[in-house]
Parts: sequence; C-alpha cells; structure tokens
Amino acid sequence: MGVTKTDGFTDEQNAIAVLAKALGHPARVAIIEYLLSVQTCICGDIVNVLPLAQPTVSQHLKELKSAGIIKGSIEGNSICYCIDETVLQQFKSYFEAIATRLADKNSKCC
Amino acid sequence: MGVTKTDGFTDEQNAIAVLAKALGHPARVAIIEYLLSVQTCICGDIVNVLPLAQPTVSQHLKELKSAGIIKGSIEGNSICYCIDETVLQQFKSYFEAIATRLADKNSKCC
DNA sequence: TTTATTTATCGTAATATTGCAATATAGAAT
DNA sequence: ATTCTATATTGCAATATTACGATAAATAAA
Repeated sequence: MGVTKTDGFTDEQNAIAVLAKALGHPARVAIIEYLLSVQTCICGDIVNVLPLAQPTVSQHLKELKSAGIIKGSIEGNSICYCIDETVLQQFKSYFEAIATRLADKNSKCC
Repeated sequence: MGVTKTDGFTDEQNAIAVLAKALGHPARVAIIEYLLSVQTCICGDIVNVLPLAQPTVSQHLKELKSAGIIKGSIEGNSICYCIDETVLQQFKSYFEAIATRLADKNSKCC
C-alpha cells in the first residue's frame, strides 16, 4: 500500500505525525537549523548550505512548507523562507507534555 | 533513489531525523500515547487499541524499537513494551532549544 | 533585449513505507 | 500432547520518498 491510514486516530495524533514526518529527514532538520541561524531570514542560499542538488532542496522546502513548518514569500529575485513559530511551538509543547507524563509515571518495569 | 543521504549532515541532525521519522506516523504516535497511559507497561493489548491489523502493528512496534524510542522485554506469554525515557527527553530537549532560539530571534520579516 | 540568477517543475530511477493475509514461533493452559 | 494466545516473520501489492538531470519560469542586471 504505502498509504498512511489516518482514520481511527485522533486529529492531534495525525497532526503530530505530519509534523514529525516533515522533520524526519536530516536535510529538513538542517534547513530549520539554518533558518534559525540566519537572523534576517532572507535566505537565497539554502542550496549552497546543503549537500544536495538544487531540485532536491527545493523539494524538501516544499515538504516543510506543506507541513506548515516554514513559509516563503517572494523577495525580489529570490525567496524569503521563514519558520512558522506557532507550529514549531506546538510541536515542542506536545513533547513537553509527553515528557512530563513520562516523568510522572511510576515505571514499575523495564 | 528513495535512500536518505546522511553524510554532509551532523550526527545530531541525523539522530533527530531518525527519531522524528519514527514518530512520523499516527499509529506510532498513538502507540506512544497508549504506553504512556498504561501505568504498568504490561502491554499485551496494543493491537486491540489500534485500527490496524496485528502484523502492521507489530511492524510499527519494530520501527519504534529500532529507533530506540521503545524497548520490549518478554513477560511470560506476552511482551512488555516500555518507552525509553532518555531518548524522548533528548528529543524534547532538542525542540525546546529550537523554540528558545526561535523566541530569541528578532524576526525582521514574514 | 540579452544574459545571468534563482527557484520551481517534470520526468524518471532506485528504494522505502504501508498494510495485510498467511504462516511461523513460543510460551501458557488444558 | 494438544490447544490457545500473543507476537513475529514472510511475501506481496500499492504507493510514497528520495535524488537528480533537464528544463521552465520569473525577476534582476547588463
């Protein structure tokens, strides 16, 4: 099949999975880190920073965009990519909640 | 190709990507949540909780295991699956750091 | 207008993922 | 020993992902 079943799971579970999947590639993690490191987010040079060909990088950017993690706006000749803070904060919060629940757990085994 | 390039990225980037990828499916998110909800982690009934056939669930458990997110030990007839706290805490910490850097950023555009 | 520069899209090959039926395995219960 | 129960493995079909060369599109610079 190769197609992911989404019904039977909660909206939150599906949403987290979409975000996690989008971050499930080192190039996309690297893109996020690079966007973070550039203060102005005028980012015409993501391609030069990654060990991948330009079409491949473009594809990864597209996936991050469709997951809602980044957004891009045309800035003259090039494109200005930025991180969507809200979405990443949500992702963070989810795993903070998970970690809290984990810590509260009285692990009786393993 | 379908094969992920790992060289040219940092070990951390690759490690985070592996974890994110493992969490990039609603079934695997649901498994984590279920393991969290069961205090004793004697978990012979994960299959009944998910809207997927038993072999499929088994496969998802295998992936979570190979990513280091859960670990399983034989408990009589069934298998006791538990979350590996360390790994999930690391994942959480990474995104806390990202979120902090995001908040500190003076977003000049977008 | 011609020429660069930047990003996107198309097409394609290789590989990975998802899902399940069928079957195997292994311990528990009878 | 046989049967039940729980989990894993195998095999397979459908689809998704990854990567990149070639090419398009769109603005900037000359």
